[in-house]
Amino acid sequence: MVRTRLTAQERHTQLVAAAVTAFAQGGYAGTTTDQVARIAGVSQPYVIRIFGSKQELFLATMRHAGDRVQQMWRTAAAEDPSLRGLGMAYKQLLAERDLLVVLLHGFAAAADPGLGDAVRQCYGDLFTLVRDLTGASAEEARDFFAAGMLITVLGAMRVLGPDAVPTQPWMADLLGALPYE
Amino acid sequence: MVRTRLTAQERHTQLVAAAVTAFAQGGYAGTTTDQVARIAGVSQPYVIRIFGSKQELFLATMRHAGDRVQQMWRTAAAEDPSLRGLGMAYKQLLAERDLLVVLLHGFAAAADPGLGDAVRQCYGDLFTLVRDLTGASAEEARDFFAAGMLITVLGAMRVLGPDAVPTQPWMADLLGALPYE
DNA sequence: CGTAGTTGTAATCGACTGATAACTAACGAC
DNA sequence: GTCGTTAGTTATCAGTCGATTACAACTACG
Repeated sequence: MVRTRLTAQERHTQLVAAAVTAFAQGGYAGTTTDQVARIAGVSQPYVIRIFGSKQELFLATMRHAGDRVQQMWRTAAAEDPSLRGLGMAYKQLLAERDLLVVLLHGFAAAADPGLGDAVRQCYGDLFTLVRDLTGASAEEARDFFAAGMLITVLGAMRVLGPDAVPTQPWMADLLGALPYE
Repeated sequence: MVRTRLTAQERHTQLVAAAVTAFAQGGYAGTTTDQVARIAGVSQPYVIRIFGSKQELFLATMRHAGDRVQQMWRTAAAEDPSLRGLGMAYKQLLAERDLLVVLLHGFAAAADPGLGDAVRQCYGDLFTLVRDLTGASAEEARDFFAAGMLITVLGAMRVLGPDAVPTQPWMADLLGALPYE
């Protein structure tokens, strides 16, 4: 048996990574804890024991995605603290599209009372960070987040990012006009 | 018994309306056909018999939401065929927030093979319509849809629209800067 | 060694869910 | 009125899912 045991900490990290993949595909309600467990190669009850509940697993997954975006923006701002710099960084995140799609699923699931507050908090943190890093006005930040939401939704629709669906006529117009090139 | 029977056509329409409410809250996977049935005041098996499957019910619901947005835009364009006119019409749709949230849930669920094509089709139809109605350039249309996605996501997060959550510090900045006032 | 703590699994449960089938009741044409 | 058609229900099922429990295996340490 080459397989060695991991510490709970390592397993936690690995499970969150697996959850990003799983939740990006099916959303909160449409993903089972067993799917996450299979991706990580552990049993389903163990996932529950580490996170306590499916909801906590999802929250941890969303927090991780938000943290990754924050980290990306901080790094980008160190070189180019403009909205354009952060925008290019966000488009690079399409390479890890699942992260963005998990965030979108979280936003869409904000009606769930157990998730709403955490979701709004996550979004607020991102908004505040962008303004802090760039000093952008409210209007500039609004346009920045609008473009970000468009990119995110197009990613979720499999129109942008890895394994994008074959281009349809209207898409070419929209994609050719995307900002932050 | 005051209750009279409806034609299948009338019931279909009524069920789609109920489904908009239900799916807006829980999304595709997170909503049961029984919840839809209860809102409409019929039995769950009858919902299945009318639509054939839960997936068909959701598709009909998304098509209805898309049609409603199209109708709103056509009406607005008759008076003011500019992006500003359509944008104000879209913000008015926040009064029927569930419609927009259902669309967002559809976009997020595009990874489902049974939904993806329909979702992209719906989005493409909206994009094409806006360009046809307004004659906007690809860049203008891109900004328009970006703003629309922001409004939709904020609506789903219960930050905009009816029964919006109490304002938090960052929100005021973002909401005060929304376009199409 | 042995034993205590930690990692991990198998078994299982109760609740839920979409769908099917069989049945009932209202409506309309003749 | 009676009879075919359509609207709608009750009963039920087979599968799924999150969670609990009890147990097993590995590891560190004295």
